[in-house]
Amino acid sequence: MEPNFNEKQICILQVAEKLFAEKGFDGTSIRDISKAAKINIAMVSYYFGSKDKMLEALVLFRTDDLAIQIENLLKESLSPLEKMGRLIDFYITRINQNKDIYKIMHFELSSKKRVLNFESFTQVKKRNVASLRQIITEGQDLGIFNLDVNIDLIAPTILGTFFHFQMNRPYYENIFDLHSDEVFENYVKTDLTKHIKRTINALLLYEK
Amino acid sequence: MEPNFNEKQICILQVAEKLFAEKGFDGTSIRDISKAAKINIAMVSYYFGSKDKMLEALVLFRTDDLAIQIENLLKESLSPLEKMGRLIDFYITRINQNKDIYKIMHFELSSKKRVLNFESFTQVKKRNVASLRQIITEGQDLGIFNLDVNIDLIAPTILGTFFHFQMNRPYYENIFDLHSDEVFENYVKTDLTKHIKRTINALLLYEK
DNA sequence: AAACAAATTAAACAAACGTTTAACTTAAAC
DNA sequence: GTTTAAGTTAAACGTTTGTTTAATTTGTTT
Repeated sequence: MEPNFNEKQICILQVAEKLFAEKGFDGTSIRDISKAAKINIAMVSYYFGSKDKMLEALVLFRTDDLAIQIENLLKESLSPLEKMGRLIDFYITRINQNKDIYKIMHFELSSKKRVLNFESFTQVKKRNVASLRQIITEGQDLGIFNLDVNIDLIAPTILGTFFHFQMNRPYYENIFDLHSDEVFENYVKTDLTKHIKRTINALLLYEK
Repeated sequence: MEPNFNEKQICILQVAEKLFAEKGFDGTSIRDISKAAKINIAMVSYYFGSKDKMLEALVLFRTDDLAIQIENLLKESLSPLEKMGRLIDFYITRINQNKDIYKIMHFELSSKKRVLNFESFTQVKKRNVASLRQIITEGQDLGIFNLDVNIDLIAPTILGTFFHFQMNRPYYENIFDLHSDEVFENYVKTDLTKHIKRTINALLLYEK
């Protein structure tokens, strides 16, 4: 199951990824993709077998470099609080770079249309939660972090806040006056990231 | 712009809503809908004009009762903290009941495929944020709540956490052993709601 | 009972869909 | 230079798509 794609295949996958994220898998035709990628319609079937298999190839292709190496964070000599801050930065940066495939996979995950194999994606998530758990229990053992925390629900809060912001982009563009890609991106990197960090910090540090 | 649908139209919209949420708008054909609703394929065009216009009708139909009357909450003689708890309960209950249309609208909002009019939806959100702001500033004036809070980003945290959990249902079913609709629903109402409340409370109360 | 509009139907429509074919071009191997 | 395989193409394939048609049924009004 080692994805070994050539340049042309990768080019097609990148074009498809962009279109799937913009218009959805069912909203994007092979003709749309071949037009955008400047290839013949037959090339998709030639390289991937079918449109469905191309989606599988795309998921496989992206999941491979989605594995966040937050294991390295654990080894560094930082306080648990500092580690959490770095982890959130890392999470947001990584997901911000890969938001197209995340959007596609979120749709497919909750869709009853196709059955995709998300086993490797699940494994990545479990590994990340394990690292997160290690950081938090470390902080709890030191008496710094609150004991009354549902660790498995912290990732949904971080990622959920981020994605909800992205999905409602037109609304937030409006109320925050973020009328260009650059300004919007900048708001995510500064204010939104700050809000998420503040939220997670408060959750871990606040004693009722 | 008053949506005045008869019983048959409402029945069709409800069936369409379920299918759109399950398989997406483009992944659902008029024949799928007419089969599930036990009507003739021509009835969709007859009642709504087209498939696209049916989606518009659905959005209009649902947005109308999406307006959360949290204004009433403001009047009650509760502490700001109690109001926030009630507001989160209210939010989650309401969105849990309407998660199908929310899922559809979230997809359409971030989709470049169709241009839908979300003006009334935007207005509802703005009204809700205004009420939220009133509660929080009340708490801030009383010296209870933290001043360093981005109020516009609180809703994304509440809703984002909820939706991320719903979108990744297969994953959380797995790690929390929620292998039935009832058990899953129950986890949302208890543990997930508790986590969200705890998070928002900490954010509002924690002083660094 | 006749007349009328509204509701419902099966059938047909053109357009778009994913996929396959068979011919052609390119590039490497011998 | 011939052979062979891989890459690329335009055209056609059979389905499925959203929509329209024209005929029929239903229910209400006169």
